[in-house]
Amino acid sequence: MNKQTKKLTLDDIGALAGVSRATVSRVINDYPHITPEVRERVQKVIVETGYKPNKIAQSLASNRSGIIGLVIPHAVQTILTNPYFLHLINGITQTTNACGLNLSLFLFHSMNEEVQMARSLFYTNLIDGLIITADRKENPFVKQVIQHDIPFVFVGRPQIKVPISYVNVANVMGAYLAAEHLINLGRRRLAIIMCDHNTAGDDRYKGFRQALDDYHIEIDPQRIVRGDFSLESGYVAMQQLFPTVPDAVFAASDMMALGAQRAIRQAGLIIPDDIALVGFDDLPQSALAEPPLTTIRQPIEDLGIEAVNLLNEMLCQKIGLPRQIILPVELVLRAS
Amino acid sequence: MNKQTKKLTLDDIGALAGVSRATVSRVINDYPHITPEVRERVQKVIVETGYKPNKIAQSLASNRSGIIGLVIPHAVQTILTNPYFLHLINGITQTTNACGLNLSLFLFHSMNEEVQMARSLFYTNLIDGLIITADRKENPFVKQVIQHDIPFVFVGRPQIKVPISYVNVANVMGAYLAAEHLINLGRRRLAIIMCDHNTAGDDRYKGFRQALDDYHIEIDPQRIVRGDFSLESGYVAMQQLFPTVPDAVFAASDMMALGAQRAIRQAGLIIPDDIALVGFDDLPQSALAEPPLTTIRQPIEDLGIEAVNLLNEMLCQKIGLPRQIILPVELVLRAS
DNA sequence: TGGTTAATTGAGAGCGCTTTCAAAATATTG
DNA sequence: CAATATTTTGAAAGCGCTCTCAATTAACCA
Repeated sequence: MNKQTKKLTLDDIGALAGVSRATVSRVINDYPHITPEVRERVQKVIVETGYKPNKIAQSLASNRSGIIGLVIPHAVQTILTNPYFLHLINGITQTTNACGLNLSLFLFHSMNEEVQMARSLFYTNLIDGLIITADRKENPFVKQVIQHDIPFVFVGRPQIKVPISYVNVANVMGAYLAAEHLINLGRRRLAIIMCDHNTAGDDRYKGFRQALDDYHIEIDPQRIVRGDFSLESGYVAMQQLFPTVPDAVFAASDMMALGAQRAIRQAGLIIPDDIALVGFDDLPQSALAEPPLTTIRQPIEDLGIEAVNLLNEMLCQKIGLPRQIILPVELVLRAS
Repeated sequence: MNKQTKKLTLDDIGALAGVSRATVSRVINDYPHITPEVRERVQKVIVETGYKPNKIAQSLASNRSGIIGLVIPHAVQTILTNPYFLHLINGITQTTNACGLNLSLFLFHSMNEEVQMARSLFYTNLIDGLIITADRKENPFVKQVIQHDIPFVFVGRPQIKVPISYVNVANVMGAYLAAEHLINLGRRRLAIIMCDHNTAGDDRYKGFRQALDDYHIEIDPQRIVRGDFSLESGYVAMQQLFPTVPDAVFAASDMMALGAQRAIRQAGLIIPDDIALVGFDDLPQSALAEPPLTTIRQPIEDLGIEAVNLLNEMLCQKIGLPRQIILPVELVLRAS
């Protein structure tokens, strides 16, 4: 409130309120056993002086920094054009702000940096817990983190056998919905642009196949092609698909769907008349595409929210066993 | 290296190396006057034990946390689909990683949150310095931060009279280049989709006008319309422009240019034959647009890099007076 | 070789907070 | 009302590090 000439300390506040430093600490931390009259007096001084406790000192004494780290491994480069992270960060910060946590960002630009910085993450006591984006299947960071006793939550399902905590979206179900939608449209020459770099890609492929099985539809192996979630890869993948004359394509990501869309348009074909197209993600640009892209919406911000909440519970010891949270997805019908 | 059963402290290392805690601290912090033999012995122990100093304790003792904050005021919501921030963050983390700083993210979701959290930013000793994105002209955070003695650097030019440190791109020059390009193309019925919500918009408008003046070209006031940097606003703005029959449009942001592009296409006009279009930003999607968008490229990552470097210098007291860094932009010729 | 000066090291006092432990104050009971 | 149980408070010991200051040791010169 008032401009402070000098940094105030607990002792200063105590002196002003006529109590000991310990008592001030207690009212700040909402301890139960304090005379209401004393509590009030101390609080008055705190407000009047505009005192704010030194977080670093609090951290040292309590062995808890209140800082959690968001780790984005070095695959970022490929992902830099993807608003996914902005939404995730948005959800995360919303929640950290609400529960008084601080968010520190760990973005690695090389394998080397990843290894280097990991050590300082685990050992320096700066960070209470970690939210880690499970981008690739082969993520060395995954192995590192589970060997230490720092609490962590993955966003996305990592590729490991041991049970750990993560939040994820219903990828299998989403892909199932996509395929089912195409089938219900009467299409029978289904194709998929998949991606096997990450578990999300695997799960989406699985859901797609499941739907085909359930509806007793065969898929020509030629109609299964691969991309890497990028627009360019979707474009290229679609080229490979043309000779197989598909009448419906499911792309495991919106970016790939957008790439495919471009290839289809350039081939002089009409969406959805000649080829129906379904993506996965529901990025903002998908709604703006021409024609607007039918896709599977995943609640990215909720992913962030749930991740922080889960981690926070772990930090407060409220939770013992690893827990998995799967968020629902939905089919967004548009013109493709 | 080895799995630590218990957290090691400076004293432990000292005991193992047969020196005092102070000496260990000195070798960790690269102090000059230490016998090579002692330094080596201590370093050996550090490596063998895998000791990492407790950053919180270091911070408390040195009154320096090594954490800098990136503040993104609450206008973000409108900007969340904009990869600008991803690039900025990329540049920033690249540099913080390199110079051993930690990056903490402060993303506000409401005016209220902004005010609330500002206090804890300034007073809790957690953060050494701030990088602030100057999004809007009326940013209350700006006033708050300059009233405190926390070091800060703005990204983008804030709207205030007092001299402060910031990094920015040559907006005026960029817009000048854009207009000049259109003029050199032989166009004379120039129009602009501007934005007066932020200083970047102001500066770009200024550069545009400057070019018109220099080339003695009149502009019909009807051909000056406003948007808010979003695709939708560019689309709407372009509609307003059609009656004035422009043969060239400069949009103050790529997103608006993309919106305008859509409007032009839907009006059945050809880019660039009927209307030439130039944007500003060089977003990834601009290169992928159809036709690919001619635009002004701004080095967003460099903005982040320079911001961190500047702030770091301020933190190390290497710098006294506020400094401004203006990064160059370039015209990217594409098909529009 | 004794006397100076400079380089190297250790002791110890904090940094501002939390938290235990015991003392003081208050409430409860027979 | 004395004796006991219960709250409320303060003293003080850390948390793990930095950094000053003084002591020790090595280096230098006449």
